[in-house]
Amino acid sequence: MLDDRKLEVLRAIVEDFVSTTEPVGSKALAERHSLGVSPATVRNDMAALEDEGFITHPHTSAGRIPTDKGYRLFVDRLSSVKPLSPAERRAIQSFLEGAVDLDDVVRRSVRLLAQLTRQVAVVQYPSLLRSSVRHLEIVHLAATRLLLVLITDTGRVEQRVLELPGPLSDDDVVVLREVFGSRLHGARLVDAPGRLADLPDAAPVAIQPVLTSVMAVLLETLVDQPEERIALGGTAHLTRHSIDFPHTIRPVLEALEEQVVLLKLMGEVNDPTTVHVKIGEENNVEGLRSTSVVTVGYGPDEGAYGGLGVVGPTRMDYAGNMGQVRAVARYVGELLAGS
Amino acid sequence: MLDDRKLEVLRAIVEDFVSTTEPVGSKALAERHSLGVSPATVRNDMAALEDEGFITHPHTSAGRIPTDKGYRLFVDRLSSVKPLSPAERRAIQSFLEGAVDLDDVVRRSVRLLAQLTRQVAVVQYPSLLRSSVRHLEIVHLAATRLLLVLITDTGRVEQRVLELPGPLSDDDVVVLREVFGSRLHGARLVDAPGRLADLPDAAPVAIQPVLTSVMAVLLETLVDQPEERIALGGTAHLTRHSIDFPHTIRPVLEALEEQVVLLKLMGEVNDPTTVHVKIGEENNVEGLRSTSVVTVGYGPDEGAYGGLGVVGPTRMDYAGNMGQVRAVARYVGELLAGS
DNA sequence: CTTGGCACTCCGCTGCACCGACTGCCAACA
DNA sequence: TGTTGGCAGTCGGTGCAGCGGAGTGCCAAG
Repeated sequence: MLDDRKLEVLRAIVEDFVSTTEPVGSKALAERHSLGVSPATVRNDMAALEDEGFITHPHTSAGRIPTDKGYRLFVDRLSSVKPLSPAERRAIQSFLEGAVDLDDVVRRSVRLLAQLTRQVAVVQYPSLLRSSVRHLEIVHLAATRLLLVLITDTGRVEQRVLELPGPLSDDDVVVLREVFGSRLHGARLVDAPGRLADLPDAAPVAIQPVLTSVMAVLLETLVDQPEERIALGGTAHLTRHSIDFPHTIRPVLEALEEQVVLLKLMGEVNDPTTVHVKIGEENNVEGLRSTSVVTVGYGPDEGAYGGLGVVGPTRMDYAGNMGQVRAVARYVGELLAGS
Repeated sequence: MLDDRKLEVLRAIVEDFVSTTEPVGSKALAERHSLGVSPATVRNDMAALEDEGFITHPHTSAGRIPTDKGYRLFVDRLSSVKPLSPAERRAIQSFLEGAVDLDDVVRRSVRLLAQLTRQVAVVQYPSLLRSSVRHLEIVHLAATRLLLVLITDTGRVEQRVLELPGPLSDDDVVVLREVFGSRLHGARLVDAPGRLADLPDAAPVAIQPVLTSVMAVLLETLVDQPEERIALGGTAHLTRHSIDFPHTIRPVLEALEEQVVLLKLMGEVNDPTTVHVKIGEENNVEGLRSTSVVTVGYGPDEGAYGGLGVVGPTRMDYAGNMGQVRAVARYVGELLAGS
């Protein structure tokens, strides 16, 4: 049904359309790519590809453009992730080195990714659940007020102010600090509930109430409802070609402003080795139906700290962007593991 | 030169154009607003206003639209900040209550502001320099590695990892913590250098080297190059009316992605009482020349923690937006002062 | 100073013809 | 059976002319 030459024609159509932003016709295609056949033959192949739903044409007298299905086939079978140029590698390195803290790393990554890919860039902060406790600090702000500060190995800092039912002495706070510190230090956050389970019983009766409320706050903020954060950049790239979003980029911008949407995009990355691509209608998010999303996890081999990626028109350079996204993810992963 | 009726005509033009997005003609204007004069008279006034540069018309057969200068006059003399509706007050309150930490406050404020004004919203995090030290924690990560964590009264948390020239004992760290803690606790960050000035001499000789490097890092990150942060939201509003940005919103989006630009916008707010308005060409930033910016400080009476505001087309509802921006700033100021 | 009237300007829309790009189909050919 | 050249047909884009409408500027009268 789809012999090699037809696939070759599809590849040529995708590549030409991606680079020229114009529907590609049989003649131009036969000339530019050395297919060794005449335009007429290409036309026959095109008709077949169109029957199968891989390409379409906006109107009768226009050339062909790939459909979502066509891009899908292209990504799955006709292209391979493009390695980075030395210049790009250098750019990544010099861009990311010198970051002073996690915020800085994330901000720089977003910017870098947007610049490299010329698309909208999305970077998720390392998920709390996948991090472990580097330090837990309990500050005695006032008699009935505590400040909890948690710092993870990936550099995230979470803080909560906590109103207590009754006053507490400084000594009590020292005990609290000791108790929680010893149990949680170095622990992965997912393991926190287990580590703390027997705590209320094991502690001195005097501080049991306050200990329980501290525990409650900790578990809630860190495990039950861990705060996910995401940074976004490069939205100006959406305006590059009006052909990509003919009417307006509004729905895209609106979708990208929703934290929930971005989390959903990043939610599906679980391992840092595979690059995921969602094309057009494959996106379940209304508003991103005319975009493609390239994501990958970053972090140590076993599992990902979080995800990062780009959002752009379906007419994007998949091979290149996949390579760039993957490369940035690797650097970021190393950076965070080594700090 | 500009009698009261001419000013009234200008006001009517601004109000009509802002609400209808269409150039307004003499006839429509004389009908809609009860000026008590005929269209012909209005035409004469319009001609005068145009001579003075307050209005212009896109082409001969079109109605008039205000110039930047016209908007400026309108803002300075013809309008007053509009108080909020009860519904808006309720929205602010319910939107901001329940914020768990500073990040949450800022994120919610941006969203709220964007939603209320239907413009792009910008919120600056409380500036470090204007905050004071709530807590300084020194964590002994490894023999030659320290983690400094500073928490301000406004809820900002800054952290830095510090490599030491030589190993340090836990006891030394306790001393460090005590020394810095006692000197800085409650101090305003601008006063930090003064409070620490004699420190190297006063401390035990053994920890002097490490103390100096800690001091250096502290002063650099907190006073010399304090990190300013800014949150942005509501960019989708830029796409609302194509008349506002006829060609493309690209330069606007690009400008708004620049941290430096946003800081510049917020940089001029010093007191939390006055609402500032920059109109069109008044903006020194290339790319924002076709927008207006409404900003105000937030924070305690004496001075501002930081600034917040909105960016929109020059054709914006100045009275309303100024009121909304001011109201949000007040709530945010209270919220941060009380935490 | 205000007003009504009137000529004028110019945008935006519509219809039309034309060009060009591309397709689809068919008959011929290897 | 697959490939090729030829040719008719389709349709968008462009340029042009005509026209209706909105709005102005000016002038003379009140």
